[in-house]
Formats: sequence, structure tokens, C-alpha cells
Amino acid sequence: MDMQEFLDKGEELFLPNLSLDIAIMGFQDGELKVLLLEFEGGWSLPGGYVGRDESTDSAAVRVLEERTGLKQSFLKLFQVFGKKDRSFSNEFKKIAAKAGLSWHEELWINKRFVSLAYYALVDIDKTNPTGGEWQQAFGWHNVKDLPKMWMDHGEIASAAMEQLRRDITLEHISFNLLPEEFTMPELHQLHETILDKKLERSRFQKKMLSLGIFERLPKPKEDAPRRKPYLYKIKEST
Amino acid sequence: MDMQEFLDKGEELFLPNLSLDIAIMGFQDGELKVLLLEFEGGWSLPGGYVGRDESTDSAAVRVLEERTGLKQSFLKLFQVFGKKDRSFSNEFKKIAAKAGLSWHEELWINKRFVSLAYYALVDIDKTNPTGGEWQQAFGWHNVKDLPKMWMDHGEIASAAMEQLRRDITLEHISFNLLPEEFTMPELHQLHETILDKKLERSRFQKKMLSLGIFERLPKPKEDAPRRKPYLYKIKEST
DNA sequence: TCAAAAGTGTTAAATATACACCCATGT
DNA sequence: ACATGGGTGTATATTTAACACTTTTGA
Repeated sequence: MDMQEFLDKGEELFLPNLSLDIAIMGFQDGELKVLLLEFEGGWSLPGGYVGRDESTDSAAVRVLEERTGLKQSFLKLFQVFGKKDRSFSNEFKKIAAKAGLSWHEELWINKRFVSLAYYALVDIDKTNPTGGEWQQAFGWHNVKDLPKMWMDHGEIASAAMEQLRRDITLEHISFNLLPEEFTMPELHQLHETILDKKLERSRFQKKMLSLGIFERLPKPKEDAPRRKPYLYKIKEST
Repeated sequence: MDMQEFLDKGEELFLPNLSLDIAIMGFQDGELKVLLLEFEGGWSLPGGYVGRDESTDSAAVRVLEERTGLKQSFLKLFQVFGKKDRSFSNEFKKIAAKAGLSWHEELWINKRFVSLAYYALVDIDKTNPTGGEWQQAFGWHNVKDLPKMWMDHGEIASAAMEQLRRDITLEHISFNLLPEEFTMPELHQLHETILDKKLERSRFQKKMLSLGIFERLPKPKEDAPRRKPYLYKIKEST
């Protein structure tokens, strides 16, 4: 579906006034990162609309796959952004002008949108990010240092980060940000990064192992600089 | 706004395909109760639509006030119900038939609706419940024994209950279900009811007081059967 | 052999738990 | 005076925290 088709057909394909945005988060180089798309000098979260014949959650899964190639990942709705004048009209106007598309204020895409905000946890190395029709660039950005964001997408990304912070200690989901096999030092560093504070090594390891959700693999991880740490994975029987 | 006006004007007043439902919960006679509305032999949660010039949260506040008379209460969005074929069309058909209103399948109100599910915590004695135009009856029902519910409203009510269960130990919100001044035994019984398990008296009291959010009032509560318990209220300086 | 990272152990502090005890009050 | 519910204290178990000790490995 190209841009013109999207503008013409969107109104009949999608539920009006309802959008969704996903803060797709990953862990790389010791930093928590979020996938952003760029257009006209500003950035936004990957987003989309809910098909008339599609559930809201399916739409989120579809958008996640469209932008990362991942079929199944941890995905959770965490908030709804529903301010009364919330619209992307200014941004779309710029895009349309540049692309030489017919644009008018009453276009469905310029209307007020209530947005369902999801966050997703992915292993960056498994993703194959792609931009959409509208974007000029895309990439992973440190959540602690976000670039200029369009509309309220900076707020949404920050709220996602806050939610993850709260969730991580209650639900055991952080491993979704790592490969299937990972080491305790990696998990430890991940938690320190997300919570932005030091966590005592010994205690962290004991707490994690006491959860009983990890399985230690027989062979220690290779190619480590010093002593080789054990590899773990999530137990199958859950 | 009467029913005919609602059917005729609703489409231009409200965002299409988006509704909200509120599990308004209260505590009475040692039971956790939820406010339900009845029509055509089944029950539903109080709900409404989001005005085109109104934020989603404002809409929830408005609906809460319309049904209880309460201007401000604890109110929280906890989930979004967005299955693809989710519609109240069957139920509205029955109502319209009974009321002798013109009804047709394509009416805006029969379309698929994505519903924002909120829960509210209120002091039942402060409420003045009223039904809407559609309802024949309304009342407080024990959440553990819900009557026949229309569509997915039973599921929404149960999910609200579950969410409250999770929230109550992390956030300190349960006092919203009690009058301004309450006793420890009342708070204790409330928590036991919500969590559906015994909580040791001594420990509960110590934990609650150690939170530092309650203020003991000078005079013990009057008209108690045995020893008069102290009254508490929430500290102003929060 | 030494420094750095990984893994485990050991002790002290803080919380949670169980239950005992005293207080106030209506009958 | 006593049964009952309210309020507090005390001993024990469990969890959390701090940090010491040992192991592994490359330089």
C-alpha cells in the first residue's frame, strides 16, 4: 500500500480516530534503546491504525512485525493517550507537501486520534527494522537521550520506559530483551540499566536463581574476556 | 438528551467506534460491590462515549458523575477491550424494539466498539446512583456473585476486580472505598474482602500505620458495640 | 602470578509472621 | 465479671542487605 492509496483507502480500512503507537525496546551496548522513525527532521514511535476487521491487539502485533520482522514478542498495552486535540495533522501536512500529494485539512488522517500505547521487548539482534512509507530514516535510540520527537511521542516513549521500570520487578519479563541464551552478568547489567541504579551482584544472582524460571546450561559461555560465565535460558515447563 | 436525540445526534457528538465502561466499585455490608445497570433482563456496567471535544479521561469523569453524582473519585484506566467483532448491536435492537424507536443495523451505535475499561473506587454512601435513558433498573451487586451480564461486561467487571486486587498492595488506594474517617478494623475487613483471604490483625495494623499516610484522630469512634476503635483519615500533607 | 570478572558464602539488619497479652466496653 | 473486639508487644522465622572469600582465566 503506497501513500496515496493509504490516504484514499485508509478511512474505509481502519477504525477512525483510533491509532496505536509502540515503544519497541531493545538492549544493546549496555543501553536501553527504542526504535524510532524519522521524517521531516523529527522522530516518532512506530505506529499504525486498527483495521476494521482486526482486534486492537492483532493490530499491535501486525505493526510490530511490519517494523521489526518479529512474529512474536513481548507486547503490552500500558496507557491510552486521549487528549482532546491530539492530532498529527501538522506533521502530515509537511510530509504531503514534500511528497507532492494532495492534502486537505479534512483528510481522515488529520483528525483527532486517541492512541493506544504499547511497549514491546525485543532482542535487537533478531530484528530487521524497516521504515514505513512515510519515513526517511529509522534507528535505535538510547531512551535516556531521545532526539526531537513529534507531537507527544516523547512523552509516550518516556511513559513506556517508566512502565517497564515498574513492571520489571513484578513480572519476569526482562529476559525478552536478551538472546535465548544469556549470562547472569548480562541480565544483571540489563536490570541496572533499566532501573538506573547499582544492584549488588551476589544478591541479584541469588534472587534471580531463586525465581526458579531459569535453567543453567551445562557449558559455560565461550569467548569471554576473563572467567567464562554460565549460560542460562528460560525453563521450558512454565 | 433523550434516546431519539442520542441515536440521531450521537454520531456527530462522539468519536465513532470508541466507548468506555467503568466498573464503579464500593464497599458495603462487608462486600465489595459494583454498580450495574439493567435492561431487557440483563445487566451491564455504566458506560458512555467520548465526546469529540473531550479527552478520554474527561469522558470517564463525566460518565462517573452522571451515574453517581460524584465529582471526583479515584478513577483509572486498566485495560482496553478491542476484539474485532465487539458490538452491542443485539442488545440495542431489543431496547429499540421495546421503546418503539426506529432502528437499523447501520446505526452508529450498532457498530463495532473498542472500549476503554476504567475502574472507580467510591464511598457508596456518598453516591446517588441514577440510571441512564436506556436502563430499567440499577443497583450495587456483590462482585463475587454477578447477575447475567450483557456482552463482555462480566469479563470487564472481573478484570477490574483482578486489577484492584493487584493494585491494592502496591498503591495505597483502598481508603477511597471508605468514608473520610474510618477505623482500622474497617480497613482491615476491606482488605480481607478484596484479597479474599485472612490478614492477621496485628500485622495489618502495623503495616498500615508504618506507611505514614494515615493520621489518627484524637477521639475514638462512637457507637461501636464493644471497645471504641480509633478513627483515621488520610494525612493532608501528601 | 596477578588483576579482573564470576560465583558462592557468611554475617548483620530489616521485615514478616505467629501469637500472647492487655485494654475498653456492653451485657 | 466476663465475653468480645480493639490495640500493642514479643519471640521467631524469613528475607534483604553488605561484604568477604574463592575460582577462573588472560595477560
